[in-house]
Amino acid sequence: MTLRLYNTLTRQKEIFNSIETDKVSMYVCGPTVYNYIHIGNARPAIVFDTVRRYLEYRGYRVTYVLNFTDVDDKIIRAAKEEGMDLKQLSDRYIAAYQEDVTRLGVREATVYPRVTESMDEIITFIQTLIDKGFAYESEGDVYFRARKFEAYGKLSHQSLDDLQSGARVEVDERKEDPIDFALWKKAKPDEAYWESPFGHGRPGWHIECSAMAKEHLGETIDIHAGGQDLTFPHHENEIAQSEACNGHPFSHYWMHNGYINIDNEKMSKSIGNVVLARELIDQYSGVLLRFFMLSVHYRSPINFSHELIKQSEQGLKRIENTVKSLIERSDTGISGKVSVAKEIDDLTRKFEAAMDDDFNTANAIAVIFDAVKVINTYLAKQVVLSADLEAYADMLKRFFDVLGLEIEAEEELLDEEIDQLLVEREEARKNRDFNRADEIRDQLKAENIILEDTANGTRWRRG
RNA sequence: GGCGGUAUAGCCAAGUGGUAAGGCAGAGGUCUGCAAAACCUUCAUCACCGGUUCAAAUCCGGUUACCGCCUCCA
Repeated sequence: MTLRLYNTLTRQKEIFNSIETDKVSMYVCGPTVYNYIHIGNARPAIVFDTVRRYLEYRGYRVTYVLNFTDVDDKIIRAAKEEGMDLKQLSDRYIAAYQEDVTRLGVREATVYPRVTESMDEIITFIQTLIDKGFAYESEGDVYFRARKFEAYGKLSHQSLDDLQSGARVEVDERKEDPIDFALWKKAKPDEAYWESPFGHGRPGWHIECSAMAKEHLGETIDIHAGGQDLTFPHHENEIAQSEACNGHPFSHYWMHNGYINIDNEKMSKSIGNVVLARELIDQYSGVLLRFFMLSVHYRSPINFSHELIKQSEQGLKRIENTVKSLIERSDTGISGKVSVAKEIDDLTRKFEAAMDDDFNTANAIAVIFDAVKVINTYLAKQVVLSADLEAYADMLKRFFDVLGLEIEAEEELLDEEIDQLLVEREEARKNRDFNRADEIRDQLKAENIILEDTANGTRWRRG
């Protein structure tokens, strides 16, 4: 089986071949840290973490770089508003980011470069571009000479002329050409700045990723990823800078995730419908949010609403129930050799086929539901083998690990009062006092505890 | 204006040539003291028009609708 992924550069699914056998270098554009992340920021974090997990599942060693943009206009403004210096502010929101994505099941990156800690590399990078004639200084700024890079537009598949005719024409005397973009911006009075051969200032937005990718992953990387909106201009500009500077292809594969809408509307501050990731994680759970996002292919737009999340929740419960049953039944299994190897092979093959096809997590989740049905049917048998239960549990665990879904039957404790009611109900049922038994069941239901009477006794779960 | 995307059942969502995966909701049934959970059954001809083909949701042309990018917004 071969892994295929959609490459924005070529606009088609391609067979994945890494530069070095068994190794993958991956750069993901991270957040600008001036606020808590919203669910739109959460999507790429989840999606590309899943890509990374699957690559590792397939045996690759992945170097995963996620940058933090900790200098830019928004940060400067936010710092001023909150009365902090830049570092205080970005430290705070980087910590918040880590908290949020950890709860979403996102694993730690290999490196988290920050712009402020990569100044030397950035300055060297810009200097090289100037030396090669791809950049020029102008009144303390440095700009990239876009027209000199002939392949400009190859990622967004636009020609320079197309771009220009559609763009708002902003007259900027400092630029040779309106399409040129800033590599270095001169500091305004009383703004934080860094020293450079081009004067006091700070890096433009695009240059940081080129410089940091080079520093941590080399001149050519396997996968570069980010949100769809970054395709142009951000990634287009990164390509221009990196390839002009290094003289080789920057990244072999470019992956872009689709947007999230809120109640079918674009999420934006002006509409006032921005939903913070942490609010939703608190309200529902990280695993549900992740499950929800992965139930749609990463390149498709996804709509968010509480209604849809609740639909997803029902599905997730179905899976959780099976995991629980599997554990509960493990005491009753008899010994013997695994008898369900074929079922497990089939399901695993299907799961891998789904993921191999451009990380089709929607199909991978469908396979999990297939597995749930197979397992539930198996569990309905009078006699089950411990080895089978274990094999099924292991299989599910593998699937969950790839998707980053932490689905476990957590041992929850009930308070004594409720425990007592359960005991009392058992007694009542034994005595066929069903009125009392039902009364207790209703009472617990009001406390969101749902009882299920099974052949192996009564079990409970939160509704 | 340029580039691109989407349109599949009540809802969500897979599916790039061979007679529509999966989930939620609904209906009927089995199991159950009754429930719950689970299992079984049931629920679409794929926006519209035309074309290619033995065969199209899937390819081509056109129409309509919605959306994104071209504005340092994931």
